[in-house]
Amino acid sequence: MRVTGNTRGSGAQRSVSIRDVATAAGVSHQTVSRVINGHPSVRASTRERVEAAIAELGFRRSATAHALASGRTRAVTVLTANTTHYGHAAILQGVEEAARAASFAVGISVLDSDDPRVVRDALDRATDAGGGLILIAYDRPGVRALHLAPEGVPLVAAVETPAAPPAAGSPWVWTDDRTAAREATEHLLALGHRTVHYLAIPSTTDSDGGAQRTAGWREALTRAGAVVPEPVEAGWTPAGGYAAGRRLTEDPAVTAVLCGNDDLAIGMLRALREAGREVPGDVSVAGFDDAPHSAFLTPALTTVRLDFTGVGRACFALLHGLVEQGDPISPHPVATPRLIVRESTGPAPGSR
Amino acid sequence: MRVTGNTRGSGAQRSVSIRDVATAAGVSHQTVSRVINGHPSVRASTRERVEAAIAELGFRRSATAHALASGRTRAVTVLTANTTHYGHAAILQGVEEAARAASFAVGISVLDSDDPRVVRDALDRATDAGGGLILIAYDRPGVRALHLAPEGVPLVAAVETPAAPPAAGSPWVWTDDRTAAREATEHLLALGHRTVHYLAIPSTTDSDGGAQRTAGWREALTRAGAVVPEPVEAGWTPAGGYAAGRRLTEDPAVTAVLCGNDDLAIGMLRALREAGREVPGDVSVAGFDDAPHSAFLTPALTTVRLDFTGVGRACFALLHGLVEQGDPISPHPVATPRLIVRESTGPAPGSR
DNA sequence: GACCCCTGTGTGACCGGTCACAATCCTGGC
DNA sequence: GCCAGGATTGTGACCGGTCACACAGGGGTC
Repeated sequence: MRVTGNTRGSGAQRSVSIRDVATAAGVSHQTVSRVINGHPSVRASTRERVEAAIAELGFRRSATAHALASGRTRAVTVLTANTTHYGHAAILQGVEEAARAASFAVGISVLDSDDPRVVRDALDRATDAGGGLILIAYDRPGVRALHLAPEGVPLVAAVETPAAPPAAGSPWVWTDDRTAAREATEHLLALGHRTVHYLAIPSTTDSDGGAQRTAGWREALTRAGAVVPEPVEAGWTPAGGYAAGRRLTEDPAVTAVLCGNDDLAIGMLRALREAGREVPGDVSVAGFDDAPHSAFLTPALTTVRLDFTGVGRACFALLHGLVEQGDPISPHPVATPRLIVRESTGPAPGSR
Repeated sequence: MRVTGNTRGSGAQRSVSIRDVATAAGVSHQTVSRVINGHPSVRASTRERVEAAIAELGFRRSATAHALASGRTRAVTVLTANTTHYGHAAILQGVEEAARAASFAVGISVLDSDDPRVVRDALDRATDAGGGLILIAYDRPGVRALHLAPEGVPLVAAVETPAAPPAAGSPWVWTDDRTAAREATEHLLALGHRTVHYLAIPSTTDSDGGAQRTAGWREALTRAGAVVPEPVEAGWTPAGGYAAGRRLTEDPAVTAVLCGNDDLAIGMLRALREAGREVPGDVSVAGFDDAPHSAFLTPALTTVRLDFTGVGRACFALLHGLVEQGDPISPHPVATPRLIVRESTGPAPGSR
């Protein structure tokens, strides 16, 4: 790779302040402030003059000064363990979208690990940025951060379905992935599979509940009177799914596998193919997330579509309400997960 | 609930300022400022007293006030068209990593379209945030932003390989994907394919050059004396690759396809399978990016690995140099693209 | 001992906004 | 014709840092 260039010349032109605008318009700086904030009691003629001056001088209100003086920072910081996993990235996208509409800035801070020191550090940095925090707490670093988060900072979290209704005053957003996991499992059961194995993303199980995908899966199995196998923890990545999948493929009794996310499913699919087992002929595989490429895999993946951008938007909306005057925390609609049946699931081997 | 750390139960309202620390330590606010900035001429004993006060009061310097007073904002904003595409997300991850190490905050602003108004708006918002800009200019919105970017704001861009050495003063980072495209094409040619078709990501071709993947591909074909087919523009997504791929599969003469990214390749693979053509038996397919799941597809994808996080880190390093005193812009190493041959490419049908 | 320089420290202005409050203008009611 | 009260507008402090500069001591040098 190569890099070019030297310092971009020029620069440092003093930015125009409201006082510059004020003198240009022949009013006081406070009147300018009123105009840019849309205060009602400014005479129309005055407002116009000020607006003309603003346009002419190319004035832009300094976000920094505004934040310092008002104490309100029109910004949110997203704390996440990863930006490359589809779900996380899509939530981020949703937050950004909503934030943009409200002209909020969005910052991001990644949680490298769940080491308390690292997490605390990220939390501090995010807090320093001012504004509110949006925490993606699907994974261990995120959940750790949820526990370590300082009081007094507005915070909204995207979490796994809580086991119990969360304490009042916990602005959390979640899709009902417990139900979703149950439905996916029921789908497989309905196809005649004796039971469904589960390739799990790392559990965040904790006092909070968590691991609700697992719970939904277990629930479906129990209801149907099926054997509940031990879930296999596989991480987040295709490589993890592959490694864990290889172990599962050794067991000929395995005919249906639910995977904690689509990446895991890709790894699982690969492991099955290498073991010479057909999908869905010998084994059915279902995923979770409906990443954009899942429909185009071979076989196309049966998976649960989750509305990640919706979660992101909801998180922002909640936070906005929290920050922008004590709006009571109102629930925000997030699309219900939906099972998308494609090619990777089919009748159990013996059942047709 | 647990309370961790030494914070005494107090609510986190009024933040402690350097003056609070100053009175607590019996010094002037300026001395506190010196301590937190590591100024050399502070007596050791004084420094200790101040540090003790800082620790006791839990002082944290207000980033906002610091930015306002000093004019330097320890922050960068990444402008990108999308956060969910692997390459973009990975660059973002790289930037964040490097920024964190330098204790810079990172913001993100997405370019919804290449409509000049939208782009200008995003640019303005990013500029308002203070600090420098990192622009991911692989796509049309990004390139548009590159043109519209205001002078006087420190800016670094991740771009496609420029056709000509860029003008001095353009701090750009790129991987040599022209060469990479050439190598991938040569790999296919060496397998006996008469020519290689190209499923292209949207061209940014412009005064700048751009579309260097295309150029590298064309170069290899020309050198080999092969026919140069018309590139097929397919977008960025698997769906786009699939749609464009269907058209390509109609032509029985097509035996090798290079795709502008791995997502496109997934769509292409799907289109081929639906058409009943074997990969790599009938048609070879190569991608670009080496996304984490590409190795686990069926067939595993031959692709070019690009060091996106490296690009992100390099961007930040460059920007940091730009901002932090006119450090001359020093090149920053980014791993050379490397062709990873897997299962999706093989000998041309007739050639064995 | 005068002079100078360097180390350590304090003082007050300033960054570009907002906030609280005072001052002035205008209009209707009596 | 006078006054209350809302509509407009101005004044100066303040947010929490940094900056420029002044000032007190403590060696060295001559």
